[in-house]
Amino acid sequence: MARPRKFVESDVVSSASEVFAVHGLAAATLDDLVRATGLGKQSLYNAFGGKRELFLRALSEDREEAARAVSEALGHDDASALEQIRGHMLRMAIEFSSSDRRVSLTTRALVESTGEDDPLSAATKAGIEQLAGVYAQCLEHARADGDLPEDANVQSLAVYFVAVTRGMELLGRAGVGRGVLTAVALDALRVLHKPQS
Amino acid sequence: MARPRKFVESDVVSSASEVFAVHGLAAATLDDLVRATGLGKQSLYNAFGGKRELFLRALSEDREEAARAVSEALGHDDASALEQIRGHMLRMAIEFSSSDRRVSLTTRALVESTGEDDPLSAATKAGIEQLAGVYAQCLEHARADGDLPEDANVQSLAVYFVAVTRGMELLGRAGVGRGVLTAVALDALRVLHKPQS
DNA sequence: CAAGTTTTTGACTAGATGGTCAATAACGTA
DNA sequence: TACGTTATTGACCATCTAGTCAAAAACTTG
Repeated sequence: MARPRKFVESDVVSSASEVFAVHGLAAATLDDLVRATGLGKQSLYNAFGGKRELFLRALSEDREEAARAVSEALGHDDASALEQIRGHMLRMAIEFSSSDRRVSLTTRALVESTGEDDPLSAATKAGIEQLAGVYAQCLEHARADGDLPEDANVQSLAVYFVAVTRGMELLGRAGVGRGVLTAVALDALRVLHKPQS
Repeated sequence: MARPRKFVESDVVSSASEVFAVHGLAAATLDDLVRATGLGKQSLYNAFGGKRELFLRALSEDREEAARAVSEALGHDDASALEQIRGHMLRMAIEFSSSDRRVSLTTRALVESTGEDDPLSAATKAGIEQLAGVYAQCLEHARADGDLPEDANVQSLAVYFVAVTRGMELLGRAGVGRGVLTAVALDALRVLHKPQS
């Protein structure tokens, strides 16, 4: 009944994500997006609405995927919750010490949002809460297993892990190497050690 | 012998810092800078050279000041090194939960630097090392006082604290409140607890 | 007070940017 | 095969950008 699209939306979004992750929202030009996605300007506008909207779309997809990945990594049952989170942190150390110029869209949005009422702000806040939720769930398991100190506050610990990983991302970006980042991750995990009695 | 300047360089730099902290490097326009500093465009160019150069200048001043502030806070002798760092982290929690839109220039540079060879990259790396150095010194004291676990690695712990504070900054920006941020800071400090024997 | 030097001022420019328009192409359906 | 609908294309535009130029202003010193 009408001319069909030549592109798959999710492919376009993921190409755009790449551009945004490397350049950021402000510094990415429409031309970069056009080149990366292969679409014409107008097609981009028809399908998404504009640069910001496209970013928002990429952000939410990115955030969804990140949460799913973490959740999956933390949800396997072949190891204790404590071991899961340990493995996760070490994986993050490696991922963040890769030398590409990518910065997660959540971090980009955080830094580039212009105000409390900016849609970016809401999206990032939601992203952080989502991520913290995943951590909290895992930590809850660990607590149930008796692997956490009695006085541990699962909620704030979850946020703590979000903070540490964000910090590690920044450090990785700054050129801190894998060895140091791994040591940092291990340090961060000490928080979970039960005081030996 | 020649027409004197109407401005004080350090004032201009600090006005510019404010602009950059709020908008970022890419998003800050020359016009913003002109308005904030009160100088004409050409005067800015005469004195500093351009937007990037001005940012670089602001960055190094900001970094110097941050390091000095932390160093000072951690250097007082009326409390143990461990108590100092505890106080410092709690102060950070409060600072980062303030609702202004500022982001430290170091973080901005980190995120906006375009490549390994970008001068911004070198500056941020130096900044992080400087900060880590300050933490390391304090932790060394704590170790000497016997307040740290035997197996504590002062170097990586120092970097760990840089990571945590950067992460807290991002979280604060995302709207995480003072209470939660304080809890995160306290969690972060658990790393320093000696296993009770 | 005049010369010399540097700052300031404000008009100017070349290029890039996000975004739009109108014509055309491609498909399903009747 | 003709029609209606939607996608694509590429030219177009107003605006904003960082950065420049040349003339005027302000100060010190001789």
